[in-house]
Amino acid sequence: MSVAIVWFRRDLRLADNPALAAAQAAHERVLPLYVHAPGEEAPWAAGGAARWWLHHSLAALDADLRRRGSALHMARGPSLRALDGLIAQTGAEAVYWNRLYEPAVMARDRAVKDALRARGIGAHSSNAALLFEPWQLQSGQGDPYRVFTPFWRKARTRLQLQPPPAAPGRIASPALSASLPLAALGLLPRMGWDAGLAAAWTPGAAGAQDQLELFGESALGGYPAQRDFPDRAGTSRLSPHLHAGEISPRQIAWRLGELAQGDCGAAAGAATESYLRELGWREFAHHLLYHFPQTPMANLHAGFDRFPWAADDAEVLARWQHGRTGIPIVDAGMRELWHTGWMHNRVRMIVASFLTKNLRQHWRHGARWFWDTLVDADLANNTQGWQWSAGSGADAAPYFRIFNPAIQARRFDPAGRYVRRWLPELAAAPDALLQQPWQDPALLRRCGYPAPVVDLQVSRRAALEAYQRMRAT
DNA sequence: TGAAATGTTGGGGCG
DNA sequence: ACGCCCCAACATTTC
Repeated sequence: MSVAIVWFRRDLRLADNPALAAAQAAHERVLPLYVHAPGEEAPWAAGGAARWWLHHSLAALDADLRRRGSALHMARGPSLRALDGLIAQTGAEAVYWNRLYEPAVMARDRAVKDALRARGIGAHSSNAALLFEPWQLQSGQGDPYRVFTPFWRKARTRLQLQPPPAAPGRIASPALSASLPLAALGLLPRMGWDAGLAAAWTPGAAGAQDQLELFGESALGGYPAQRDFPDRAGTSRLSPHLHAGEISPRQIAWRLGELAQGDCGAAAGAATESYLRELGWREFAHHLLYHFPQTPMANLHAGFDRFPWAADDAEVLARWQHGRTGIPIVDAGMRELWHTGWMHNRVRMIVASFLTKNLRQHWRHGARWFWDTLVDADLANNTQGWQWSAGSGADAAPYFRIFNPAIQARRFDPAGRYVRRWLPELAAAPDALLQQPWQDPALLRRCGYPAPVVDLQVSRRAALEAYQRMRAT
């Protein structure tokens, strides 16, 4: 009986899983395996919120496998040692996995592939995570793209969707000694700070499909108009499911295409196109991380190496992290992040602009905090998002585009519902003062809400001066 | 996927 | 009736 190992990593689904399908096509039995090896991803091992997600996603995958007569075998790293041990136990002839694109993980995978092949074991990797491989699209000159619009134009013309394969009905697996229990991986927080996460999310492939259907039915049509308003259910909220690979971009794009076709209206097509474009940003982020692997730590634009950041200020950073800056829309976003492991994208841009421009703290501090607190923390997306906001990245917002949080809040949270939801101490503040409560010091005292950590006008001017200094040197 | 400063226009009040 | 001023509304430029 020919056996193969399917090495699950961040492709925690059974449908549209090319590694699983290839293994099943070529072997009679497959062993689904997860290896916990955070050290191999250093310095970007999953943060606390993402580990919580991973725990529940692994549990869901295990349950899905058990319904099909199999189970997820869990082991501790190093990955190669775990694979070797199971190859010895099962007589597996090959290992199948789906590719990842973080620099440390790619290096690890290359080493594993070389070592397996040197031992005569098959090693096969597939693309499950992206519409296009990061090396597949290049400019006319053969360079990687640095600007989103031409990248997406090329991608869009090449995009051909086919119905994604369903999950296999039954999975035959070899008998094995007992797996490490999931709890032994130590992914759950010791202190119970995860109640808010559990209330907000259902990790796992089934939860991902439910979320996709909910989005397609209730929000997709209004997506272009509603997606910027953080108090509304106007976005897909699929990002953590995508990061864990519980759903693929191909599955999403195909399903939304079906829904748009069923609707037949031009508006439905435009809404789908608008959402596809956001998937395009995800593709672009992976393209950039692949071609510029140093960007999680270093500016993509070397000119920004001379940018005069303010001195690291632990107290100011802590106030930003914990939603005590005195700027309501910023604090609301940071508290949404802390409680739910997620923040609306419009608000991510606002808090990132505030940290990197008004507070002039290095974007790496923001990226690291997001890394630890986001359930969707993804090295490609997080890196490109922060560099875009800071102005140091590819196709970035010009540095002088400094958000005024009060204006952004009035525009995108006009009724104040988002701010009142996350800042209960300001719930009773009148509409006229809610987004700039510092205009009434008595109100601040009454609500126990802090005065702004920095003056918006003064800090804006200081940021522009710092930018001028960078350009002059 | 900005905001602020500056420029332009046109209606209305007024002498 | 006319010119002048004010200023809101909108457009353009600048950072």
